[in-house]
Amino acid sequence: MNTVPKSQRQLILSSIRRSLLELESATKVELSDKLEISFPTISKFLTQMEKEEEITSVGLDESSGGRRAKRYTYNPEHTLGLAIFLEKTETNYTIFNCAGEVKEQGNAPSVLVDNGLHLLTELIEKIVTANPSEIRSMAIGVPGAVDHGRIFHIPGYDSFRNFDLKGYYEDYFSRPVVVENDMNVAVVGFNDNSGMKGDPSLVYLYAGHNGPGAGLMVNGKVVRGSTFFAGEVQYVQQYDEQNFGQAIKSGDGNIDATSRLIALFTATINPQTVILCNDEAEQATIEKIEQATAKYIPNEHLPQFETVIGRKIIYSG
Amino acid sequence: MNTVPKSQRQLILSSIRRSLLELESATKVELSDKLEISFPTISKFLTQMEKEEEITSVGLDESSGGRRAKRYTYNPEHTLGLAIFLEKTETNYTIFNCAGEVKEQGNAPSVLVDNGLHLLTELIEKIVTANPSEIRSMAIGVPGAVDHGRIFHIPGYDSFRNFDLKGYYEDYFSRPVVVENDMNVAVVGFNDNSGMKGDPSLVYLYAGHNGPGAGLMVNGKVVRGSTFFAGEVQYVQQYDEQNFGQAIKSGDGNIDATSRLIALFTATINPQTVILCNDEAEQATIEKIEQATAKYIPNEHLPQFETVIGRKIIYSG
DNA sequence: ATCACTTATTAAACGCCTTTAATAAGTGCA
DNA sequence: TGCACTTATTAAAGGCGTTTAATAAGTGAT
Repeated sequence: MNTVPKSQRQLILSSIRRSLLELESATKVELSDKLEISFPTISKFLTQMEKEEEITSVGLDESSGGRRAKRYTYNPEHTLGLAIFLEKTETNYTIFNCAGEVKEQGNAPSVLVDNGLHLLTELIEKIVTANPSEIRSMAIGVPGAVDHGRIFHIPGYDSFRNFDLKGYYEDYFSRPVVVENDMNVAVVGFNDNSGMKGDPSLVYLYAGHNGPGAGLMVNGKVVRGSTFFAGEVQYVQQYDEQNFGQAIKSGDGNIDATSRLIALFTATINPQTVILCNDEAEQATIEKIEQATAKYIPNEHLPQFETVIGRKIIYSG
Repeated sequence: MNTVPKSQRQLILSSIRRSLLELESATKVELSDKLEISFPTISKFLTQMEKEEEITSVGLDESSGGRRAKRYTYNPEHTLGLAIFLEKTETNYTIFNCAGEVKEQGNAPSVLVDNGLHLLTELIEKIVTANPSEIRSMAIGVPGAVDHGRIFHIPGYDSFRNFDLKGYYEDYFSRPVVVENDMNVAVVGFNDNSGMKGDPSLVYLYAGHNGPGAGLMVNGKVVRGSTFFAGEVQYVQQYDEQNFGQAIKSGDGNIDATSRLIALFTATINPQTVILCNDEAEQATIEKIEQATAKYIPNEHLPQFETVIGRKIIYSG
């Protein structure tokens, strides 16, 4: 429940991968120092990884007085991932490499219909087999509440309710599958993609058809909430008589309401980044929002603003 | 930076301790199953812990068809902890056992003065040596911003600024020391004390002399924020023209303002518990706040309300 | 009471990471 | 070119948790 002492091998492997991506390139000694794993162990793993072309050598370092060290870099094409967003009107998917570059993008009819599971399975199979390189992980964003890969609240789409989509597809496709609320897939994706150091906090704001929503990550972990209600920001009471949901609908209060929301996040979890995801999110609007937020919060604590068009957001296992 | 592969031994030990406290009592097999650690390893550790009187056997289980299993329980007196809150007007301290029972409580003159470090050291030494049982960990709550045990922002008390209090005392007393913002010590303490399962989210609200504050824990981890601004809830804009700080000062809006704040936390991080810490927090007021909150948020998502008088909050390493 | 069966505990063999020692590869200076 | 020195890599020995096998302790039925 608490500590998951999963295979030490996997732990070492994934920490090497992470560091190698973060550092762009590294020598064995650098990795050993950074990860506090002994040199021989790092050496053994890297040798293996090089044999499998997961990493490649990019030559020798300049000598620092002694024998020159070999420098390695991660091969971003080794691990491809697939992200799928199930939406009311259509299904979006993206294939990307672990450096976050989009390799392919497309859409298909919505699978949120009767017998939708079957449709989704067919879609994924088609994508996976059509792709020359191997797709090694997948993330599925659903418009509902998810607990450990089980969809337990998805208003309107009964055929998926209470279904362990993660377990089902991990068996079916034999590779890691993430199933999350669509907002949460988005934050996780942004984070993995951005190569930020440490375990940052970030907020992903989305103004969709069915009301606004937020995806939250705090200290590097997705926040779902005790009743999976986290991120339902429309309920935040912002004015004497209006909550965020009402204010955003009324139209002209848009900028102030959004900036109040960002101020609120700053004064509570103080994230380092806020991602605005909205088709109308042009640079001019963003700047207005930034300025408006500064009215409420001391300047030095304001988050960094990022924007994303649509949902080209990426997940890497 | 990311994964801290700290000594496996410590990891196993602390997970055994946690489980034993959480389960009240357990057999070797139960621990081995729960923690996914092999039976022989659990056995070795428990034998050692029993020899050192950290755990005690409480007899044999009923047979479930074969040989009867020995059942162990944690000895709460084995590990005593000390929590110290540095305040403007005085210094509070509490000694408690790992079951959260307070063993001793007291206060001393404030050490937030010139040469305060020296005073604090003397105070701790006195407490530690005066106590018959060994105090194995300590937590210090300071009214300022703390990063990895280093106090880097503490308005008004220059003698502590930019000082690595944690490092200093860990060297000096040779035992684990936690230094945190006072709010954060409070949440961590509440959590460790409450024996909650999993990694919960909780919010600790405190209405102190120098304005309101909140301590946040999300997914079991303290939230400090990217600029250590997390929990500065007075900046939340709650009404057309007032933020929380102003509303709470104006007096009569107290209940509505507090309930709006709790609603806001529910609609963002959705914590399972909100702890109200306020001398005036009587049962009647709490109930009014609960009712007021329900106006803003669907009932089933409301957090559990807890109250604490003063700051009798506990930390256990 | 003995036997078949279940379950707890202990003992031995193995695997894997670490620590320590040894070797190889460079550099700079006489 | 050869020697002293630095640094990278490889090899050997040790520690520790796991897996597997063996043993001990109970239970219920014949």
